[in-house]
Amino acid sequence: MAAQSHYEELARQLSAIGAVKRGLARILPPECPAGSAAVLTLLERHGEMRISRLAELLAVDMSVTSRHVAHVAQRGWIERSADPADKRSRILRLTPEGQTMIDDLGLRTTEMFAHTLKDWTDDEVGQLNTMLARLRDSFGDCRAPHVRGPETRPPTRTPA
Amino acid sequence: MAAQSHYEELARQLSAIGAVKRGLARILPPECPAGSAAVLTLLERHGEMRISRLAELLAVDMSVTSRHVAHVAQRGWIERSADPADKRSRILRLTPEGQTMIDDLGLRTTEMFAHTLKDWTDDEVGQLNTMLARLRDSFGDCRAPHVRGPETRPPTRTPA
DNA sequence: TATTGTTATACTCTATAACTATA
DNA sequence: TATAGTTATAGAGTATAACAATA
Repeated sequence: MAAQSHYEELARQLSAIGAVKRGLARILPPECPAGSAAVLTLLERHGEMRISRLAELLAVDMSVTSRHVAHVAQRGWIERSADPADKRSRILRLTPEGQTMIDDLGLRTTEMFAHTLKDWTDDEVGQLNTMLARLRDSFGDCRAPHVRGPETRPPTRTPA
Repeated sequence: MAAQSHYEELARQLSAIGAVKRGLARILPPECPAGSAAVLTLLERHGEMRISRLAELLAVDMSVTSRHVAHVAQRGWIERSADPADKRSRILRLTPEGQTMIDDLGLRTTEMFAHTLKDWTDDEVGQLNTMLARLRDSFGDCRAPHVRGPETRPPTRTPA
């Protein structure tokens, strides 16, 4: 349990971190905005999967994921093949063109970070990654549908 | 200088941290979305200031800041008084109603984090804050060319 | 001429709800 | 009935550019 001032500071930091994200988005190819890049990156890391699984990894709604997927599929970066186990689903898989785009993204990202984070050690970047992953995990427990046990969810309702 | 894999992992983490920000935004009052909350919080922390200064602290364009400010001013949370030193500018200042809203925001934020981050120590949250501040600072050097002018902007670091 | 701030416009990302096809 | 996915719609956040007032 941390002090209130640390919580409020964290809220501020998260609010302001958007500037870093936008800085990163600015170096992407115009054809491949951040949402598309995230789809490609996750498919490379985790291998072929369904939309629902991808939505889970992206931590956004499936409807949003569906649009991102349609965008990258239109450009030939992924292919959607039938899922023999469930005709409602399709399996998403990277194409060679998609892999080429990913390689390009990796080059741009690395160049950007190598310039802006040149005074960070390898270990420091690793620590930040670890903490961010833990932060996401802690929050995931709050939003995730594994509602086990009694209803403990706080009343976040607000009158429209 | 860190390894490329750490850079790509950081890009992924930043992409996914949006889910945490949205979780935080969900608990805000409908009248006070994230942009408004950021304006109020910065005015409380740094005291009265002009739009241009606020835009710098928010790390967004002045046009965006102008809209956020108009929103909070309409609701009476801040007041805009003439700047005697420059008639083009106005000085932004919190009102008592604005302070009341800030107090409410603080309560909601603390309750949220106390629930989701209950297994984080005070020190761990502080470390994350420090790293995020440093990350923003490293990126700020990239986008905002060192304007070490007469206004000597204090380091983006937080005054503890 | 340059700067401060405002407004109009457009784009990205997101969630909710309605819909279809299948389980 | 329930689930996987798509699409329509709405809303927040942002940037660029054109503009007004002042420096």
